[in-house]
Amino acid sequence: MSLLDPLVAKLASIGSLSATDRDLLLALPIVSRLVAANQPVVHQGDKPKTSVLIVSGMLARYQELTDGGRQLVSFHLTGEMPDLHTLYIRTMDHSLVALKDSVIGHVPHDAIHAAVRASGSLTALLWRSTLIDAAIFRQWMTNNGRRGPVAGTAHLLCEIMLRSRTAGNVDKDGACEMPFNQQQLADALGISLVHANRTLKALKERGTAVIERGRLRVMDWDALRAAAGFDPTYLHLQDA
Amino acid sequence: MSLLDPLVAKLASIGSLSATDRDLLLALPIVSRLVAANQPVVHQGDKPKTSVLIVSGMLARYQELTDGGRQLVSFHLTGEMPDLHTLYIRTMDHSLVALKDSVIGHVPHDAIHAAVRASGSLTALLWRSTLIDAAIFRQWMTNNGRRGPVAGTAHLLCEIMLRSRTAGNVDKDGACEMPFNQQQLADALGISLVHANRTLKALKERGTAVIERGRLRVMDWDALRAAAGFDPTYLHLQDA
DNA sequence: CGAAACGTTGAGCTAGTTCAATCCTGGTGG
DNA sequence: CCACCAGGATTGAACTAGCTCAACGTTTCG
Repeated sequence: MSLLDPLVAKLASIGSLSATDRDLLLALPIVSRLVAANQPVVHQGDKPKTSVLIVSGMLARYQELTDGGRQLVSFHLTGEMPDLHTLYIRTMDHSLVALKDSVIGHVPHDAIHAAVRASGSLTALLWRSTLIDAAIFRQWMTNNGRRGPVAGTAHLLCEIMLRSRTAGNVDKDGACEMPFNQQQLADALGISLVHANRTLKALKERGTAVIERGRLRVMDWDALRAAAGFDPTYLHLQDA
Repeated sequence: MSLLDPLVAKLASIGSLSATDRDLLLALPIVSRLVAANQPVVHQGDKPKTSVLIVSGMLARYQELTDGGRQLVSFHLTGEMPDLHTLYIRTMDHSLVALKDSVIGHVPHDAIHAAVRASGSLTALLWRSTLIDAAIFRQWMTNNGRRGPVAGTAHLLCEIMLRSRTAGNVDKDGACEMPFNQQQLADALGISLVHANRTLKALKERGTAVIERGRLRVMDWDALRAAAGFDPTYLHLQDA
């Protein structure tokens, strides 16, 4: 039992993790703390000397605009490191916030750098994880752009469900956690709060998917997938 | 004189490149070819065994939607490697196209892997370049989302100008290449062709910036920057 | 119970879309 | 050199998706 187990599991899910690399990971120093829902973790402009590991819970990243608007750019599940990129990019161009009560761990850059120096295969795996992040950004760009609000919403729901599934976070009645409020959902899709609400309502009424009490339940996966034009290739879960 | 010189220059512009690493780069095998404007280079679904280096010219990446719509997700200048990520992510989730007549080189993954194994500092620099790519994606997401069409367009123009400047591609009257047609610009911003046209017109009439004959000329940088809410931090040109 | 945060709904309005015509430019063949 | 053509740029006009504003309902939790 280590705080780092979720990281090991996450990396194993996107590629093959050797025993040596696993041990390197488990030897990383880590300091954990609790973060309450809606509390900031790292701020736009910061130059952190550690990277955050989500031990449990869910975080999101967002950019703050000059006019006060917000753009969510990603969400992150247990085992992920939302600001791994600060290893090679000093200053944060966005902020990190907890979507629900979470336990996070801080891992010093120095230690990660040492691990990376020690193992080429571990480097490859961590690099790969940042590349998958980028692939997700591209899809979100399309969610905000050409895909349009309805398909974009459906696409986001597909992604949440699939990523939760591979993280083993889907319960028996096919629901997974989704602690976004509708404002945050709107900020992730670049639409208004009211429109987000109406889009969700439409999906519910068509018997496709519902969000209730912070959980997403997909009632008709094929319909949701079709509405989204969802192709899971971009999550690159298989092709390591 | 090597086909790889632009790559050396590009990497030197985002971090410090040791003599050893430079020599590793210059020793990479590369096969070049000409690509005419609007010709495809790599296709969504491909599993390339090489990565593309832009020796000269300009390329763009885009996703094709089921309804025929397109989303541009990035553009790339001389010296960049638009599909470096295929090193660790097998299948392309988007396509690569030439925006103008270009010379590209194919560099085998094997050779890059070997170079990466040989030098930790080179690994860091290449990794960093993909992380900067991701930072740009985040901004484009915002361009397509919360920033809105006007500010989004201005932001894109700022980025093009600044990236061209650091690549040394700005001529004396302050103009740089921008071989997008208006449809492509619209596809990059998730707006209609007509609206893209009108937004450009407005920027021109306000004396901010013009695009003429495939070149972008910024007449009032401060005004453009203000309209965009542009903060160049995300390009991470200084903080290596 | 009461307060606060979040979700839902209606109504009017506007930014941005679609459709369709026209103009401009560079390139080609005669 | 000029007529012609194709791709791109520009414009107008009608339409509508999505926004804003504002009210009201619901859940959660101290």
